[in-house]
Amino acid sequence: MEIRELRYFVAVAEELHFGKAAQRLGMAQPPLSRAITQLERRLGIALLERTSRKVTLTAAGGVLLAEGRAILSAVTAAERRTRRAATAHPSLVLAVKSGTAGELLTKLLDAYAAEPGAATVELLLCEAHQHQLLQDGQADVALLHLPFDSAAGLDTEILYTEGQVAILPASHPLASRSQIRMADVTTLPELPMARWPGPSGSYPEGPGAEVRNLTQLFQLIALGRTTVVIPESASADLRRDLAAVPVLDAPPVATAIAWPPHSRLRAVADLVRVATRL
Amino acid sequence: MEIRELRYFVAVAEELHFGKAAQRLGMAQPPLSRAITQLERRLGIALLERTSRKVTLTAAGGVLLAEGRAILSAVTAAERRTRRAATAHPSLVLAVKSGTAGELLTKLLDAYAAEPGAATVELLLCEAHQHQLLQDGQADVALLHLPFDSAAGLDTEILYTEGQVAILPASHPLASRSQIRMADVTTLPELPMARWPGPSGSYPEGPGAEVRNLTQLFQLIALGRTTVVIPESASADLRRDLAAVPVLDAPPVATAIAWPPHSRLRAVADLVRVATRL
DNA sequence: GTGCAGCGATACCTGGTCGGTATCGATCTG
DNA sequence: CAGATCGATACCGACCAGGTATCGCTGCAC
Repeated sequence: MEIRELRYFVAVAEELHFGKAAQRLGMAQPPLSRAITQLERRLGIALLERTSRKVTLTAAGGVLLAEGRAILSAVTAAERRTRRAATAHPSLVLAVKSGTAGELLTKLLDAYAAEPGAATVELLLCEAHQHQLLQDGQADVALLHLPFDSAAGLDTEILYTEGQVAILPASHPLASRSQIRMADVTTLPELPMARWPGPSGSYPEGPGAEVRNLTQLFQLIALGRTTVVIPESASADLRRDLAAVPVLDAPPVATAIAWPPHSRLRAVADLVRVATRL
Repeated sequence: MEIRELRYFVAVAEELHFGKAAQRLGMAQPPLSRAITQLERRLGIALLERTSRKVTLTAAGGVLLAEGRAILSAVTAAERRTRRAATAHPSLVLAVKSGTAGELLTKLLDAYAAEPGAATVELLLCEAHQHQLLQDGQADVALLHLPFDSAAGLDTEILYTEGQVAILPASHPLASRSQIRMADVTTLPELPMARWPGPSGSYPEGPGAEVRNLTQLFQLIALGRTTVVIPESASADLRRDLAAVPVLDAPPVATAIAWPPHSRLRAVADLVRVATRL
């Protein structure tokens, strides 16, 4: 099985249409058809059921689609990392959600910079899905929030855990309470919970506002359009017109440092060691 | 970058000798040289330093070697899993170290078999390194012992934790103690700690005996040649001529269920759910 | 039911590339 | 300095990837 064949198969499996897949791949349809047929023949397995009107995945095809996606991103990751390792002074790319872990991040960067032989750390600020950045090699290490961010296939080390707070307009009746419960906020019909985009970039269904980052979120909360339950530390330096109320029964959130499992970079190992000692 | 090129590069990087690598790949040396050169040209990066007497890896080459190995095993895993998914009644392959988790395993298998729509579970008994079996697709799920077994790049769920015991000849002075410390056993000059093979199959340096499984190990302990500290549960049904003494300060061992992160198999999800409920 | 449009498969051609053999050039050994 | 070792280069034949033209099947419109 070759990368080329995998790329072709993934395209067809995602489009479920040979013509569109060929267009996406920048090639003509006939060689694509042939390549897929040949892949199936070599594996001795049907990956797609095709009529002249519809293409569907077989069970085996579904498995190969999942595995193939992982392999393709691993390949682009390998290229990126190899290329980066070839530069004179390879830097370390740390992915963090903007607005996250303010104090921890400062301490971590300071402590690591003091290490002998420390690499320069580039910060890759993102809205979410650091997971993908690690998988396809755009980042070397990431700070993420468990269990919200997926850590599938990553090595992690938990740095600390904290409770969660609800963010409400300062004028809201619940804002003056010293603590509340999940049920108190999730059942407010006038304040539906905000929705965040999934890994594909699309939003789940629901009544709440669609947001991408804390600034958007806080603005919408101030306008009385939505509310949210987030880790305590993300509510530091809150706007005057917002209030943070501890939510007793919200699941605790762990901030973890994560890296791809076969990373051999000395800088990653150093940074993780420093982080766990903080 | 194609799989073929990666396979070639990994072979050369491991052998550090074009001729031997070509032999291992079953091809002549010149096309191999050319393929590597071309890979380097396309990446725009030197992966190997070569004189006519010696081949060494560059930093970038080292990175690509690590990434490439992971990719190659992911590809063979993808083929195996796809092929397995194509069979009429795909079974679930569970990898366990022989002699491990006796009672837990029985309960797990029974509980899972009672699930509606349960797949048949094939047991893959191995000496160690279930990690590799999951990575290259020979197994779908595994039971492993943290922190001994590597769980890098796997999703895990901890089932339970337990203390460790030292296994000693029944006649040994320490055998009658109700508890001991690590220092007591690691410093016995006449009983050096047994050595287990690493992932490559080779043994670390040391004075202790080389063992592959519990049967071998227990025999050597009974003969007064070695000793070992292992999880409590592995000492159930111990031979008469051996004694198990709790080691107070040995790190606790967790038995976990592990699976590859992008596994979409329903059977894996079911088995994990059942396992965590035990 | 007939004609048409959409879609995947097939037939056939061309150029690139993969792998093989022969050989060169450099370097270490004795 | 002769010989051995090892990677690179030159050259050749076979194969295969990709392109165009076209076929055959299947819904659908009227």
